[in-house]
Amino acid sequence: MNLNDRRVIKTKNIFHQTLLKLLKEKNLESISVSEICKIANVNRGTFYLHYDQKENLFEEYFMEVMKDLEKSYHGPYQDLSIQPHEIDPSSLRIFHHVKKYSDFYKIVFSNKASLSYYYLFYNKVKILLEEVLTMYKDDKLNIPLYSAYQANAVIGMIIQWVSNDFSYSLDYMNEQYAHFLKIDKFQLAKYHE
Amino acid sequence: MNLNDRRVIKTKNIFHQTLLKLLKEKNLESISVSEICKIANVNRGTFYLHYDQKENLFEEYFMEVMKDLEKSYHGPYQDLSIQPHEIDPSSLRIFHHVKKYSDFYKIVFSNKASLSYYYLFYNKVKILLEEVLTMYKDDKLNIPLYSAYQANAVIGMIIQWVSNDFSYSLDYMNEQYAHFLKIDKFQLAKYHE
DNA sequence: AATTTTATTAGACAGTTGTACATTAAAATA
DNA sequence: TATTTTAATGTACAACTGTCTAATAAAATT
Repeated sequence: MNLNDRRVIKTKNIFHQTLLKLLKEKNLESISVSEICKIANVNRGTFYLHYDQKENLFEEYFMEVMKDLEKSYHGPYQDLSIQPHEIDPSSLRIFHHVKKYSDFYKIVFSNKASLSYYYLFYNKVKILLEEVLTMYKDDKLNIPLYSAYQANAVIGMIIQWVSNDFSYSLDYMNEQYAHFLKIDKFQLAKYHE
Repeated sequence: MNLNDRRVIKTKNIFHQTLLKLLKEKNLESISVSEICKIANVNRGTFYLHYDQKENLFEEYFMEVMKDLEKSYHGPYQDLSIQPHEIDPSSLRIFHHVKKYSDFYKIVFSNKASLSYYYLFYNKVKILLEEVLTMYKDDKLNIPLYSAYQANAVIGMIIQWVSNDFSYSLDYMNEQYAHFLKIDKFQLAKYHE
């Protein structure tokens, strides 16, 4: 299968458009491959020529969004209204990206979604945070475990954010995140009293 | 549907046994309802009388495991070898429970699993941790957001633990967790230099 | 522009899903 | 124990899935 063949590009584009259109009406689970093909007006056999399941199609779009996360993480501050030194920029950029693609992340974190999507996002966040965390020269610290801890903690906040329909502002999310990092140490101290 | 009817109890038991048997051979995704019924020797219509999908059957077993988490969290220290004052007991009890049901959690955190299972576990951990976290009298602190952060951070460690096939010891997991809580504050300070 | 290559199609296949309904058998209860 | 209630069965149905084949049409190559 040659991904540069104009027929392939055309077909994949039609599938992408069709899936996004259907995802605005209902969730991925209740969309059938037959339905996608009927609306896309493409043979069902062609679908299976490109994808194993409808989930693979969604993942193709997913990777596009991950590219944006990557870009916005390493790119200039631009539309971020906060000064870099004020609050941890790592989390700010991630929160910013998630809000930008809020419709998408509602799907990713929806109850019926697959953990595979979660992991795609989680691993991306983990790698991004690892860039900062590897700066610690601490023999006792297990870096992969710590980045797993940190990445998933931020995602926990995002889950909460999604579940209340993004009612918190970007600034508030960052303010709280900074607050959490501060009190973690205090919490531990209590158990050593 | 009367859940106390001996026919119902018997049928549900057969389904539970059959599912667990099949889950040792392959993942939930590749198990069909027809297959469960064929092995259980129960009519397929009966299955749909009790469950919407095979996932509901799995969730029924899931709730049993959650009950154990609840119990081991609030129960006596018993088989926990570490002194309560040494390390944060909340995480220790959770790690202990996860290791006890390691086969089960391998399924829960497997790539193809549904986020709905993740959320069942996440919400349980969140509620358990909230008991401790509500002790903070801090107006600026968003408790639901903080417990989301804390609960998911611990689950992040568990994900890492599962992914390396539980190669870390219980003690090591707790030691690292305590360590993470300590350095979080330090990390934040760096951005304020 | 002619030829070769290959993506796409149409159609068929067995197996699964979710639902429905009348029948049967087992449990609850009077 | 006899009667009533209802869980479980057998069967059928339309729709979806995943796979395969030969035919077709569109692109790449010469």
